[in-house]
Amino acid sequence: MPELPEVETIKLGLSKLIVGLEIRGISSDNPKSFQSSESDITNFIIKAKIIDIRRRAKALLIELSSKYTLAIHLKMTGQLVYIGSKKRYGGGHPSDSLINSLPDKSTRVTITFNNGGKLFFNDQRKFGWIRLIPTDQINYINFFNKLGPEPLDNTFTWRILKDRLRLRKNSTIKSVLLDQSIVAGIGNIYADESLWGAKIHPAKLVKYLKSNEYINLHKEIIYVLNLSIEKGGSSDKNYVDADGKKGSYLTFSRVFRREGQICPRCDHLILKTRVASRGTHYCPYCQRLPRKPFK
DNA sequence: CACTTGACCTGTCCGC
DNA sequence: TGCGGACAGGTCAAGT
Repeated sequence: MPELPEVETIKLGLSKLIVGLEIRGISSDNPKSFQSSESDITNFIIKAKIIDIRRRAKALLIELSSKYTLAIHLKMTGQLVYIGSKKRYGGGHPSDSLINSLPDKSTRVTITFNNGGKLFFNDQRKFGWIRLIPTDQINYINFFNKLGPEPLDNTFTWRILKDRLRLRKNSTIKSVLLDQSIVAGIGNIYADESLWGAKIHPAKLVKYLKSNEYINLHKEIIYVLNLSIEKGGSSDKNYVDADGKKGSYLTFSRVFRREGQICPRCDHLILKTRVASRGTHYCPYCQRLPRKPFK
């Protein structure tokens, strides 16, 4: 679900809303969403202040003054929505209905703050999780210890992208872009979008990529991720930001969810197929395979 | 070891 | 309307 731009958007929103607040309580109705011992909650969560909000790959990190961090992964349908103590009224805001209806049956975890505000972790499919981790150990635990580089770091060059991708040179470029240990943060939407931008067929094997294709793909990944952050991310169905608002990137997408529509570059029809067991959108004319697929 | 597929869940949409 | 199946933005374990 939420990919890098969506988690980054939530990070930016929550930074303005909850940094500096003190946690008063945390509750969960589903152990897979969040589970912790009473003593850990008492010692490291209650009365801890939020001192920073960060992002690593598609995970959000809420750093506490207790030297612990709440690490959150939204997976496919997770939402993190903050609601202040003052009720909205008057209507007209696109997210009013959501905000006034929380908590609802998808609410898995609720965190309450000293100002009366609440942070709701909603997750229809229950794939997401919140874990309490000592801040200095985050990089050593499962999930975080395998992640590849952040594509929006200024140290992320096209040569690094090439070296990372070539660790899986017999795989299709799309499946490798989705592999979080190769490059962190890219998911199904931005894989399709950046491959279209770089004119690379999603099923092309990494070993057939040319240098200029790495250069173009590198440029497109950064362009697409930044554009989406600017648009507040992509809202297909579930995603909303920390204020409960949807993102608008999908109104700008070139291929994602645009099967049957005209390619904005060449006037051919966009197709949808399966690559790496994922729905995959591309233009068959300007994203061609280097040779006929055999078998 | 490299790579692919199923499982984890709930909800929605589409064809019959 | 109802029912079955496919599908949905992610990741991991287990399979080939």
